[in-house]
Amino acid sequence: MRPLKVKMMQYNHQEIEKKWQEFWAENQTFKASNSSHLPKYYVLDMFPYPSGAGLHVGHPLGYIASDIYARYKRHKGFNVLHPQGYDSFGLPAEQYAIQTGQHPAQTTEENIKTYRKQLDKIGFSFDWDREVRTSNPEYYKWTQWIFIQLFNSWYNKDSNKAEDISTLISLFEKQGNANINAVCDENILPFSAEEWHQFSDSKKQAVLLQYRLTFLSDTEVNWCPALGTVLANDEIINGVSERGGHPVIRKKMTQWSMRISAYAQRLLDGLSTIDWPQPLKDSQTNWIGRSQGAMVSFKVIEPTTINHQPKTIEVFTTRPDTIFGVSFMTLAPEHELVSKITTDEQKAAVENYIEATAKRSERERMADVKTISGVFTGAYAEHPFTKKPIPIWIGDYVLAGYGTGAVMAVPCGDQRDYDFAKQFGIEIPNIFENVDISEAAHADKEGTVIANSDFLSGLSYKKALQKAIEVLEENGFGYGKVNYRLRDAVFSRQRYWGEPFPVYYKDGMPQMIDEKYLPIVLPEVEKYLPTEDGKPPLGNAEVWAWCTKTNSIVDNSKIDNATVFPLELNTMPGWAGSSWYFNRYMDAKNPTEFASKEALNYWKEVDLYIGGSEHATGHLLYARFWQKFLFDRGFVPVDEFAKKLINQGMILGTSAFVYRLIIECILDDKTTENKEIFISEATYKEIKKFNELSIEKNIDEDILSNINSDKEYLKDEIESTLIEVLALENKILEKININFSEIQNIHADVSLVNSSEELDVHRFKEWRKDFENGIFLSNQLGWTENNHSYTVGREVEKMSKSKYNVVNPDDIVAEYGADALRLFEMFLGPLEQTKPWKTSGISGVYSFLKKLWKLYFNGDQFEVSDENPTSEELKTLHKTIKKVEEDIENFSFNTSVSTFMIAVNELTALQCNKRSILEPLLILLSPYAPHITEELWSKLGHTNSISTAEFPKFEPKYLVESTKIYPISFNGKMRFTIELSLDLSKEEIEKAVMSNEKTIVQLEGKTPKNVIIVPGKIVNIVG
RNA sequence: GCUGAAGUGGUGGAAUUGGUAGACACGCUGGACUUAAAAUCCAGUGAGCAGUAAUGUUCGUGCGGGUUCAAGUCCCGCCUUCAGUACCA
Repeated sequence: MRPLKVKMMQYNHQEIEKKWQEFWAENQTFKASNSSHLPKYYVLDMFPYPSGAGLHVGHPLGYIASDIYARYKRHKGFNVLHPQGYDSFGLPAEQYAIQTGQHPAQTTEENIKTYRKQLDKIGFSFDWDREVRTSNPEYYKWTQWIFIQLFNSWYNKDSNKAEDISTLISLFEKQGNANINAVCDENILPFSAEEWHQFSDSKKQAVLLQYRLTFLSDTEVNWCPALGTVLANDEIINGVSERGGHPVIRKKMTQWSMRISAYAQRLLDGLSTIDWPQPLKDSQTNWIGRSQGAMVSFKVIEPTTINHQPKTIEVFTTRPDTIFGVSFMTLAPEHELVSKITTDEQKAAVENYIEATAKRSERERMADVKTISGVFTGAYAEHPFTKKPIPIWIGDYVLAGYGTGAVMAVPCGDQRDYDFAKQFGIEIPNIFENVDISEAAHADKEGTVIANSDFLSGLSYKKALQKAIEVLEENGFGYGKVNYRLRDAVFSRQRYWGEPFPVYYKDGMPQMIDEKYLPIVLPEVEKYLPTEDGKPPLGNAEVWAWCTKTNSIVDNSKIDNATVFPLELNTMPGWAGSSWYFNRYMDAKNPTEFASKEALNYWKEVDLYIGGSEHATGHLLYARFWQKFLFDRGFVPVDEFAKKLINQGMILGTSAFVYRLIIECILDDKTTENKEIFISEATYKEIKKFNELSIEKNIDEDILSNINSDKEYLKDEIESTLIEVLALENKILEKININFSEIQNIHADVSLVNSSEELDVHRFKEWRKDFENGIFLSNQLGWTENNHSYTVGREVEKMSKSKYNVVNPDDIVAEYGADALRLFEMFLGPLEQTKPWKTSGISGVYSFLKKLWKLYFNGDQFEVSDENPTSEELKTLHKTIKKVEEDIENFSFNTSVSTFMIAVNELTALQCNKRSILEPLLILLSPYAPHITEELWSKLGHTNSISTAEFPKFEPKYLVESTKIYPISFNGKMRFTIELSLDLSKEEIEKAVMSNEKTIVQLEGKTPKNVIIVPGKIVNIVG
């Protein structure tokens, strides 16, 4: 047996952390109660997806910050809700299932176990009793339930909120739809009350679907025929699928959508009521994209020969003041009127163009801004005021999905219209006073005066805008309108691993399954791929039909479309489950409601939400939308779910590099052999410089000859090393050839590098067998086998497996402990900032913990004294209390770690071992380093967890100073300091300073022009 | 292009209202302990110049201006990096 020489009372993080983690679990220390006389505080982390790769040190950053805050709030007397769970539906598990056949539920379960193990090691104060998983039927039952509520709701613009669909039906019954102010589909045909009564059931359903907050619609999607699925924009690269490189086309498909556009204005307005980061608010504002302008109708001029129905083109414009500058119109190629108005002569050209654009993905179309393309339809529209004919073009710079998919082109005022007009030789009338438009369009609004515009001439932008809308409305040519960029959100996915819809189809119309039969549980399938005829994976399920008699899921063979109907084959998208989970945590196990009224009214909303900024326009917008909907319908008490939000920054990896040159060696027997030489970063940079300079032309003769001599020197050094190396193999080197331009940098695993940036060459060669015969040269070009060390190069990059820079928190916890990890993650820098990880820095916080530990010991003996503290000890304690409290309130966790270090350094210097100092110090530190503080707390004789202790109270009296060390500046430059009493008046200070001999020396006999004195701060003598 | 954030020693960063720039760490250098290494402890550490030294002095917070007794901090104009977004009519 190995003799144990570990002293009993050394800081043993492994033992301590295990002990307290078990203690917290057994005693349910962090269980939150739904009824308490204490004020509530709800701290939440953004929902993690349990990926197979597990956590790296970047992931827990936000969790540590929120945990510190949660623990702090407990010390401050709050009843804290700090839950955690998993957004466990998702693509990776499904992809894995497709590859291996393993059920996604199984991989998800395994991944969650790994995640939980990793999280537990870091000592978080989560209330695990409230854990939720989106893929758990007990949970998604309520996701389905919310979907049904959305289906059964419409948006009443008069009351400005969502209402039950029954209120809409009763309006239809009384008055038809003519005067209903609702958010609904476009192109709804008007009907009267009598007509409504005469509609068939399915006709009524079809009409209602146009008003429901979740509805079926034909939406353009990116369809990949080879993969049999719809792809998201980010899964397509250069028009082909990211996976496999298959072509992607745009195709109309019937999909569930969410009428989020109904909430556009309220989502915008709500931003001013919540404390979220400005950049995040800005990107939501941007995404919602409110613009104010007018709708204008243009009549299509019909060829006289054919008796067509009159057609109009509706356009949205933010510049109705420029209406007299319109010289053409452009429709999106997908615009429904295109086929109806195109003349026979232009038909072929138009069809070709449409086909060509359909092949391009939307993303590609948007990325390619430079190419101007379009085709004339042959048709003309009539200008509402001048009655002049305006040519109608189609062009792919007009997007079908925004506004009406058509624009009135004003080339003098819009650069895209200008470019289009130039390209196709369309006239560019100038409607601005004294503005030159021969080179570019004039888009400025301020200070512009309209000209050549009939009743608008001579008006400023603002006045013209108002007047234009007025006249449009008077004549019935248009009306003022607010438009939003925000589009309704597609809610269907052709995937297996997601929430099934509680929907079956009767006569092609969707029917909701009654709430009492939820959840509709995901069926088993043989294969997780789409079916051969292109149906989503659920099309493979054999038992996936709804029996309206038994109200249960039955075998597909029983489908008769009389009592047994097919169920929906799509599943819900990833954001469904995460749009309301924060409410479920309030009452996570409730089987009869998504959360009880009592729980919802007690916890109300999240007080602090921490997560990444990548969710700015996805999750965080959808969740706000659902919350507002649930609020409208009276299911939740507040309409914003998170009061305060903080985006934590990303932690980047510090990659390590080795630099390889391949040298051709010619031996004395004329055979050649290639040797791999690894040179240091310094040499690599030099060679890079050679390479860059040699590309440059007109290079200075001197520099060139310098480079050449440097190259020769390097070559000689390498050659002499190679002679030695080859001699060991009994070979004689005659000559070497080096191609400097073929130098390569290669990632080395960061775990093979020590804190002095030296590579463990031996282990590196074991790790990369292909470099086994590589020769490593040090900075001085010496050979590493001769006791030289090899220094790696460093670069900051995203953490990723392929860059070998991933650091696993488990390894850090094993070596330094969770407390050190927590402190170090906070110590790295401001929470919101992106910052690089470098493991070597952790030794600083680790030795801090050891120093802290030592304060409580005399040798091996735990020993604190009950003596009264000195004023200096009290000063250290109280300035620490003040700073740490301020820092936590400001989420400035990095600076409080420094504060702790300063406190421990000072107390060590004072040899302080007073209980009255050391006990409160532990409470201050416990949110950051909960394990070591629990251990010392219990050694101090406490039997309760430190997490319940009251936060120490700051007493300003201990910080009162009687003197100040004044910095004395001359012309703003600090020269020396003088210690003076703080009681002195300005005059007394001036007297003391001016009579000081150092001042006299500085002044060299001159009389100062001015002496600035700020008592308690500074003295500045101006000469 | 637009929007946002940020540029401070060799490195991460600190300086909360304009008032001693570089706290606290990492790294590095030197020393103590050790057979040795690790660990630990002590001292030094922005750059330049002068001096054996104590010390003195100049420069210094991306660049150029400005306001002020005093600017990392405020104002004007640029540059660079990162992130998000992208023909939005």
